[in-house]
Amino acid sequence: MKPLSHPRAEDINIYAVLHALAEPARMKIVQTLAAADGRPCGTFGINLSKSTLSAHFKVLREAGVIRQETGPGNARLNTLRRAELNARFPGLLDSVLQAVEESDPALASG
Amino acid sequence: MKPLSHPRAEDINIYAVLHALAEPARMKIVQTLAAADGRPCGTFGINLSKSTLSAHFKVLREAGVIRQETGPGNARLNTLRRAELNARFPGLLDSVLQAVEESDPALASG
DNA sequence: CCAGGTGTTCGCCAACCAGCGAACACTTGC
DNA sequence: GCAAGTGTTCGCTGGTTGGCGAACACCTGG
Repeated sequence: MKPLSHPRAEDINIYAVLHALAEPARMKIVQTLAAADGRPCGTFGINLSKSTLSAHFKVLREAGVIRQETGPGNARLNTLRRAELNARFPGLLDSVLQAVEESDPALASG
Repeated sequence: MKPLSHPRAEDINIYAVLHALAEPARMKIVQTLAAADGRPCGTFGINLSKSTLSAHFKVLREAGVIRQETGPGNARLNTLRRAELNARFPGLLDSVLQAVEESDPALASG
């Protein structure tokens, strides 16, 4: 499987990141990764079609929020670009993740 | 002038806030208010039509990011809902504002 | 009362976005 | 080689968004 392209850490744009996070499905992806990195795309328990899911992963990847590497078999290994995000936007990811649990507990528990 | 309605602090939604902030003109408004509260809408140095500006203020207001009160004369006094945002989403606003200066310095200096 | 200044609202338009299914690509395993 | 499994891409659709100008509402000052 072709490796996908990712923005460099220093090219990560705040508007792209905020836009990527301003959507419940994508937020759930991020939140799930924050709890357990390295999952393939299909393991997020989101009730959307494959194509829609793939599009959401693409938005997150192109915003620089997640990294998608070719994993074993045909899976994509998704990881949060935690350190890079923290270096560029200190505290942002953590405060957003904390905010989600405050504002959208259903998502947090589901 | 009619007073405008604002969401209660506890009803502020993280997705609405992130969406509101994921736009350079609106971000500039927030950033300007962070530096100096209480300005009328026309004093933000944004090169957009009045109607577009008004729409952006509406998005920010309905998201709970800013408060718009009827000021002296016909002006709206815009203020950041800093304390309320901080209470609900601790650290979020500050990290976003800091992130903007990192990611969009042109906006910061303009 | 009328003019000037500030914002809001209303159409309108082009662009974007989230959703889907179908088809394709790629790897593993039989 | 072929089926199964996982993601991606493409085309399409409906809804939302951001932009504008024009018209209106409202207050202040002549």
